[in-house]
Amino acid sequence: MTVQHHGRYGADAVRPVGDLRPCVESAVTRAIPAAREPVRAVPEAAVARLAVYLRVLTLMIEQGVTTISSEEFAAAAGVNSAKLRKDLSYVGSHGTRGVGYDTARLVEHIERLLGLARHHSVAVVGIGNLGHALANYPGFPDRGFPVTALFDIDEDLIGIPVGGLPVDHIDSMPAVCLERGVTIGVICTPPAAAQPVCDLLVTSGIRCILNFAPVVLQVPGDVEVRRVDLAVELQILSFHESRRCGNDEAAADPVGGIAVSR
Amino acid sequence: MTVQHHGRYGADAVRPVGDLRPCVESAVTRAIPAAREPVRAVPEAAVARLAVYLRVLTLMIEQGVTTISSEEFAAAAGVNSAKLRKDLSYVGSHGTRGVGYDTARLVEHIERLLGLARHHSVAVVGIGNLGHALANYPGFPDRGFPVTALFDIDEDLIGIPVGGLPVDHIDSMPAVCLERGVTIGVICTPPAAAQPVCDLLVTSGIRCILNFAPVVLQVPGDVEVRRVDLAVELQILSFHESRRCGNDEAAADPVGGIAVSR
DNA sequence: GCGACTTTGTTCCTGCGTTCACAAGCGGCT
DNA sequence: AGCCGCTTGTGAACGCAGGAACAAAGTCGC
Repeated sequence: MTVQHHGRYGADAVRPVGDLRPCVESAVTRAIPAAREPVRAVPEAAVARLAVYLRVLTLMIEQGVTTISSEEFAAAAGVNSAKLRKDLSYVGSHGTRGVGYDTARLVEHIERLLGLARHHSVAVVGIGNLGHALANYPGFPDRGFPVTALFDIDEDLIGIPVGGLPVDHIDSMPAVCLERGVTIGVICTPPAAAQPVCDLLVTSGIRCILNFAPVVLQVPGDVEVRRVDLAVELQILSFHESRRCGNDEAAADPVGGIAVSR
Repeated sequence: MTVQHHGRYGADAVRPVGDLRPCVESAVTRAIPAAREPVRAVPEAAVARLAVYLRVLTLMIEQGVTTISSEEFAAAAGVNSAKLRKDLSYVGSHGTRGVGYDTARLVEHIERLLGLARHHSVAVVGIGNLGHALANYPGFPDRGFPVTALFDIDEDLIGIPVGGLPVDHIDSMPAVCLERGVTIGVICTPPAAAQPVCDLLVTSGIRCILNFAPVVLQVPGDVEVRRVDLAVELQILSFHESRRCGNDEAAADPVGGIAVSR
């Protein structure tokens, strides 16, 4: 993976995300006080998968599926069925034994867990090729993330509408973000500009950042950064490819001199 | 995280034993010829980080840094120094005690491990907004991944040059991929087209796929798929945001249907 | 040349995440 | 109504990855 999660870099970045105690609550005490769900600590990895499940579910609903078993669901999502059930248990037990899960209800609960009840406005910074594409990306608004601000430093771009939205100068970022209630910033600038832009986003009050620049950003502890490095993705594929077809690194070794006949 | 890796999800694996004896295989290193160097099992997570280290290293070299300690390096890469050293040990022990690592040599060895000695040609399928951006993305060729083929199904696009490369019709994919030695396919199509396109890539002999469509692809076991779902990234950020402030999925009572406080 | 300091490489340990397997629960069938 | 089979939910075991600490090793100063 590579979309690397390191909000607070270093240290325990992978700690379970939940805030409440790791509680093993006895099944008996669960008289279902509906107001207070027993929110267990949700592992980071599970959160990522839940988002995927959500996507798969909406596709299924479109196809008219109203109920699905964990086995089928797992196959569609490409995971183990036990893992899927455990992941779903983090959002609460909403399946029906002997039957499966109600797709519509499940969507509802996952969305709630992920905090999607509230729509998050997105600002895209750096309107180059990639920024352009993201500004027009239908998957963002379709899934509850309307793009409401575009920023660039290039004077020639200011005011030009991209995807129906005019580009603003980055100097106006604090004001514009506040005004439009932006909560997520997306960085699509060249590498050198990424850190300054990041700082600017932070001072604008943004605490969630999606970074496409191949740079490790330094941010305060309360800011969450996710990095998507496209070239890194390819490099990981490259690793597997070379592993698969025996193209081993030792054979190509000019230094170590152990030329291995493979 | 979301770039989901699931070519073969790790089966039974043996603990990476000490050092020198070969044939300790884990899910990652299996399927390699024997008779080799002490290539230890490299965890998937470590591969991803190594790619990041590579990027950080090249930046440092540009700045004239020739030697670096694990401590500084770790800070720049945003990881724990012990973890970094362990990761680097997977590529072999090339540091100098009391001094640190030689940046140039390190780059060389990491590139070898990742199989970057050989350049991988990339084909982009689906020349919409995102496909356009990726075809022009400088980070691909800069890091050893030249884009050598573009495909779309839209007749109006065929022949049009994008980033200096004319678009081909997907029907010609097998021939073109073979001719140009394409090893990696990138899917930027709408969701509905992703699976058919994926099948086409596989029959064209491509075994490494980077998928930007929000769909879980079904592929044969020997094909490696990595998924980058942009909306999922935002959803994960959304989760953390809602956790941080007002974590109110409990307040938004599922049953009672109490209005969510916005 | 020798000692001391610095930094690596590794080993051990702890903890999370995944998987297995089974009991509990629900619907359908007779 | 009661039984049977199916599916969920979870307790427990296992394997893997991360973190701390230490020993080997090499360099710099004297």
